[in-house]
Formats: sequence, C-alpha cells, structure tokens
Amino acid sequence: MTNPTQRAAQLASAPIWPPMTDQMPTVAQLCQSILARHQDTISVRKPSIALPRLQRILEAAIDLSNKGGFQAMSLRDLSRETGMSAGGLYAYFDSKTTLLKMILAEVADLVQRILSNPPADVTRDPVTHLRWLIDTHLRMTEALLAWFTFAFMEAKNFPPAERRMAVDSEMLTESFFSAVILRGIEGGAFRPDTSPLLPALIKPLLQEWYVKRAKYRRRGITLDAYSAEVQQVVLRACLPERGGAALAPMTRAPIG
Amino acid sequence: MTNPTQRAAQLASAPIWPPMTDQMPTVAQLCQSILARHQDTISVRKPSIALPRLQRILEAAIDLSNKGGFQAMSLRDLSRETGMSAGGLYAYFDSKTTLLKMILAEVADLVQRILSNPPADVTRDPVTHLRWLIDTHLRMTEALLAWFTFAFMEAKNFPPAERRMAVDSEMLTESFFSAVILRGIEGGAFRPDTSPLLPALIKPLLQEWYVKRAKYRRRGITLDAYSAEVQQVVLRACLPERGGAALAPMTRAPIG
DNA sequence: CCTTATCGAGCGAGCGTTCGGTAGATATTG
DNA sequence: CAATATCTACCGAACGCTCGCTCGATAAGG
Repeated sequence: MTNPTQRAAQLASAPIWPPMTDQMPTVAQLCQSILARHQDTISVRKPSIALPRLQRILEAAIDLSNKGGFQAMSLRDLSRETGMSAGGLYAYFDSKTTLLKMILAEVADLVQRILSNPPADVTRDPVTHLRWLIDTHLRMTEALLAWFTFAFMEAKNFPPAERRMAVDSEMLTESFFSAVILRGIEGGAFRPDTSPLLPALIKPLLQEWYVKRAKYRRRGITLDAYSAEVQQVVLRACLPERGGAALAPMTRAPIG
Repeated sequence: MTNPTQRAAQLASAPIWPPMTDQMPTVAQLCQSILARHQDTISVRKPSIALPRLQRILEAAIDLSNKGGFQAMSLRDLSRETGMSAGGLYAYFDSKTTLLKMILAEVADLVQRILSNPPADVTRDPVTHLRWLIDTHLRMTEALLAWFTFAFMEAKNFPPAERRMAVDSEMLTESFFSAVILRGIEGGAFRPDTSPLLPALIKPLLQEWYVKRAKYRRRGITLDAYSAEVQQVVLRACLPERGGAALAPMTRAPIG
C-alpha cells in the first residue's frame, strides 16, 4: 500500500504502456475469426476465396448499416455494394440476422480479449490499471470505429437472444472497471467512499467517443485529449483529495 | 465572488429548488402542443375528438417503437393497437415520417423550454445552477421516459433533415452546461483549468439514466442516488480542490 | 342532407429468401 | 496429357409476403 505522497509522485509522470497497435487486430483478422466460427453456415470452402469475399461483405454491410440502420439495409443494397448476386451472398450466411450476429459476437469477443489481457506491469497499480482500461478501450474503438458504431447502433431493437448478448457484453466491460476500482479501494489507492455507481458511469463516457466521433473530429479533439479528460474525470471521482491535485495530463506516450 | 470557505459551507447543505412536478408537462399537454403545431396536416377539426385520438396514436407509436424500433413498427401494428383503421390514422399524419417528426420535435422543444427556465434563485450561484441543470434533466427524462427513449433510439438512422434536428437539440443542451461552467470559471467558483470537454461529457451521463433505465431499476438505484452521483462526478471535475472535499450527498429534498 | 370522421379492401413497391442453372476450376481416368 | 466427370462458387429471375399508403364507401351528428 502506497501513501498519498508516493502516489502523487507516481501520478505526476504519465504512465507509459506498450503500444496497443501490436495487439489490435486488423479487419482481416476479425474476418478470419468470424470465418472460423461460422464454418458450418458458410458453404464456401476455400479460404483463399472465402476470406476476401467475407471481408468485402462484412465491411459493406457495416458501412451501409452505419448510414440508415441494419434494417434499412436491403440485401439488394449489399448485393450492389459487394458486386455479388443475392444468391451468392447466401453462401456466406443463412439469413440476414445471422450476418448481424456474426459482427456483434466478434465485437463482443474482441472487447473481452483485449481488456482482459493488460500488460503485466500495468496491473501492479490500480490507478495505472484503471487508466489503461480507459485508454485501451478508447483506442480499440478508434481502430475499429465502424464496427463499434455498428454494434452500438444495432444492439438495441433486437430479438431477445441477441439483445441478451449485447447486455452481457456491456456488463462484462463494466465488471472490468468494478474489479479494478474495488481493488484500489481495498488497497487504499482509492477513497473508501467511492460510489459503487462509478463503474457504470465510465461506459457511457467511452461510448460517447465513437458514437459522436464526427462531433469531436469537427472540433479538432484528439483521442489523446479525450482519453486524458475521461481519465481525469474518473480519477477525480475516486482518488483521495490530495492524489487528485497531482494529476498531470496523461495518456500513453506516442512510440515510434 | 465567493471565497473557497464560503462555497464549502454553502455546498455542505443540499440546495433545495422548487419541485419540478409543477412545470413538468403531462402527456396530454405535449399532445396538445403537437396538435397545435400540426393543424395543417391533421384533418380532424374538432379538438374534443382530435386530442384524445392523437394522444392514443402517439402513445401507441412510442410504445410499439420502444420494442423493436420505429422502422419495425408497421402501420398495421399501430392500427391494431389504437383500434383505428389504416385510413383513419392518416387523418392525423400524412406519412409515417411525419409521425416521427412530431414526437422528436416536441421532445427537443420540451428540453429547451424546461432547461432555459431555471428558478431565479438557482441561477445566482453557478454551482447550484449546474446541479439544477443535471437534476432537472434527469427528472424530466424520468417523467417522460418513453418519449426520451424513443427520441434517443430513433434520432440516429435518419434522413439528413431530421438528423440535423437531433444534433441541434443535443448541441443546445450542451450549450446550457457550457454557459454555466464558463460563468463559474469567470466568477472563480470553478477551477480556471476546467477542461472545455467537460460539458460534452455530461450529456452521455444523463442519457445513460433513461437509456439503461431497466438496469438501474434492477439494481435498485433511485433517481436521487443517480442524480447525486452525477453531480458529484461533475463537480469534482470542475470545483477547486478544497471545494470538492466539502461535497455532501446532494439532491433536491423531497417535498411532501 | 351536407359535413365530418372513419373504415377497410386493395395498390404497387420492395423485402428476405430460394433454386434451377452454369462457368470454370479441379479431380479422375485412359 | 487429353478427355471426361465432378465439384465449387456464383448468378439472377422468381416467390410469397409485408410494407406504406390511397380512395371510394359509409356512418353519425347537426
């Protein structure tokens, strides 16, 4: 357990964690994962053909859905955009709903994979761990903006089964924040009267970034600036009074 | 301009503003406003008939849309739910899109009406004003939950014109927060280095309450508790260090 | 008996999905 | 290696259905 002075000193310098770029998956990798998970419903066998086609389909579907919504996207739109015929598309999914489930499940799985694998040196200190969770979540959504926008916009208005999936994924994300904050309280890094509501409030602040991406782009707000601000708001809500004073603007330092 | 000690003392007691119940409109009043605004497209002339019918239509439309989305709600569904025929419905709107615009415009207008009319004694102090804005917004959405849920869920996925309307409404709300925070900085109530991003972060925290209403109901979180927590998070982000320490749990005291 | 408010069958358009057909790659055979 | 057979990946017309919306008929009140 560190005392306030030690923590203040620790916070004064921006923590540096390894660049996420390494472990942030490419769209091609996501599609490969989807292809593997849906071998039984995808009738095209040769990966050299299936993979680029599936990627083209998914990217087009996400793109079309992100203007107008998934329901509003017709398979004729998708057919035109991908250059494939209506019948041809059905070699890659057995219903429009399955197409949607493919994407949602992959996004939910990605969040879990990334957030549950922090670098070892990050988890030593709850403050650093919390900041890493916030920063990493933001960078992940930034790297796969269209995918997360899609998942957010379409998770509502769903058949109960898919809706449950979205709710579970959200609860899991919140649990990451809950766990580290609880650990911080127990270890004395966070104030003991930190509100149990705080973890729930972090998620909407992270969603704001990619849902309203256009707004922040228009205003010239960088991801670094947004990340720093969310970290600051959250830490001011859970750090003891003195710790908060030492808060320096903080994000991961650019590497390379 | 107050000094820190004065402000701390002021904050220690929960501010009390008049109950919003008085000025919070009923659904019937909203419908009356909509009826007046759409006289030209509504062909039914006698208000004694038009008003209850319109209310029935709007409430059913919001209800049906809030499970499944506006697009998924068919006019046959609406016909069944209201007990009116397809043709009969078209005496109250000239297209499905108009029906949607009626509701969105009314909600946007309501937000503007309520938030731009704070009680006189609230506006004297930026801290109280800011807390009033947060608390009032939450109570407004609580009183008209279905309407705000509808507006939030359907504001995306829109023709550009309606989308612009939603964006403008959101910007207006943010501007209320911006103005009072700026005033607080100038008057010395808020720290001079308060992030210009803070106003933008308040909105998602308020939306969270009605968008995820079921989650907080399940957890037994009351509106008072949620309001207090959001106020605390926001004030910790903009109050000078000392002021934050004096923060007592705060909401409008219930008036019996 | 005209006006007002409502009805409900029905229109054309567009939806998700299916399925018979086929070109080209691949495997099998002599 | 040429000829043949098989398979893979895809096409696109067509099907059954639901959609938003219209319009002539109709009922009720003054």
